[in-house]
Amino acid sequence: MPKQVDHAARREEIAQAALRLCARDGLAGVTIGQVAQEAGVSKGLVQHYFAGKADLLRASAHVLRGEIERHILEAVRDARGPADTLRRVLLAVVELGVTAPIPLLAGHAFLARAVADPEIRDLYRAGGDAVHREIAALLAASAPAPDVDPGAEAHALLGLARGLSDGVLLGDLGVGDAAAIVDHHLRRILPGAAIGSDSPS
Amino acid sequence: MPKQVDHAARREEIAQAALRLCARDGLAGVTIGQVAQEAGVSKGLVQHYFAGKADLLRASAHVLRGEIERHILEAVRDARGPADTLRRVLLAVVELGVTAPIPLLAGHAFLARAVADPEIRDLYRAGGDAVHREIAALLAASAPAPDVDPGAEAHALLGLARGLSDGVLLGDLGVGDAAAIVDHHLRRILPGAAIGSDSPS
DNA sequence: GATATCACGATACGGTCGTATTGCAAAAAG
DNA sequence: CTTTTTGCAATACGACCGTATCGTGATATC
Repeated sequence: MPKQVDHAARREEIAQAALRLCARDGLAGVTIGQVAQEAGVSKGLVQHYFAGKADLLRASAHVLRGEIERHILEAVRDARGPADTLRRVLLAVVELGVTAPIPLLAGHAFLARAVADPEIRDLYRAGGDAVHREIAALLAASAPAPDVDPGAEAHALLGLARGLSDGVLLGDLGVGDAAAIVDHHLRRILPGAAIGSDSPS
Repeated sequence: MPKQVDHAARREEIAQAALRLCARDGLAGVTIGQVAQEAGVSKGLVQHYFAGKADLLRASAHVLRGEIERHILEAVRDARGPADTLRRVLLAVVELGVTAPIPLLAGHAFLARAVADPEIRDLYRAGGDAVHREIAALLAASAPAPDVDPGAEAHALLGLARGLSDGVLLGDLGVGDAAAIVDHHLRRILPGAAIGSDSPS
């Protein structure tokens, strides 16, 4: 057998380039030729690793999902308990607007496709559901106030974080402001937990 | 002078078709030819009313802004007071996911462009700021709880509504669930006001 | 009614799209 | 060293893109 390369790695590399174009020019800018140029490879190579444009976009969507998952997992790596973990997850989502605008924008680009494409839709919903379940579980484990319904509150918190991330992305509000808003809501929901700085002035 | 037509009306008509394509296929699907077909006119006519694709997209963005504004104004037409108005505004944003997915999706499509294009960015931010100021004013006029900062709370409510609208759009949660979440938060912020049904069971 | 002006359609053109096809260098297997 | 399989580049081709240009019919003015 001839020389061997890591197919999966190459595919992900190219898909990352596709996501970068996604973020810059929207889904419109994802072109075989442009992707090849962005990835620094030949147009033919992109063809070699992807059956077609649909395959490329599908793979990019999966890479995107992994990218966001990695980002969140990294944020909660050394959390100090369920309440702190919950806070870090929400802040990680909010801060996507400044620390990882590419996955955030690419996600928005794929959102439009998710309405029509069942596969993208399922992918999108599966990711959202996973975060939702995680938030609900963390919420239930964080000694919430008695009137808090973990499922509904998880939707509220995730919706809040996602909505704020757009504001942060466009500069409508700073990460500090957004973090303060998240912390404020967490303090109300989790009256017993210490949210944010250990010594809230 | 030859026959006269309402230029502004024709432009808006074509721009509406462009927004429809925006929502269906993302910003990628906005093509002079496709827009012409969607609007039921000839390709040359689109050229006649728009200097180019950039002009078309610019006009579409402005039409989109007006569309969302109209949608919200319609929702608050016969509100019964500041608290009810505030609730209707937020629910109108949330319900965009089901009652007006086209403006919502088109808005998402333009979000990516807003990062790079200053004009779209200003348009986007101006609209967001207007809604934010309105929400803050309604909040201040609705006898809020003493610990509520109208500016920050307006960001929170708007972020929450926008985040929930995406969930509603994809079917992650129903409008009823989203409305309940919004109402729940409003009841906490506005302890004295009657939120939602007149007789909360 | 002649005429200038505008709405609108049709066509043309260079460029880029996605995809198919071909050619070649490199390396493991014999 | 030969062979065979794979990685990858290059080119070709039809379709469609955005834009420019020209042609035509209708209408308000003179």
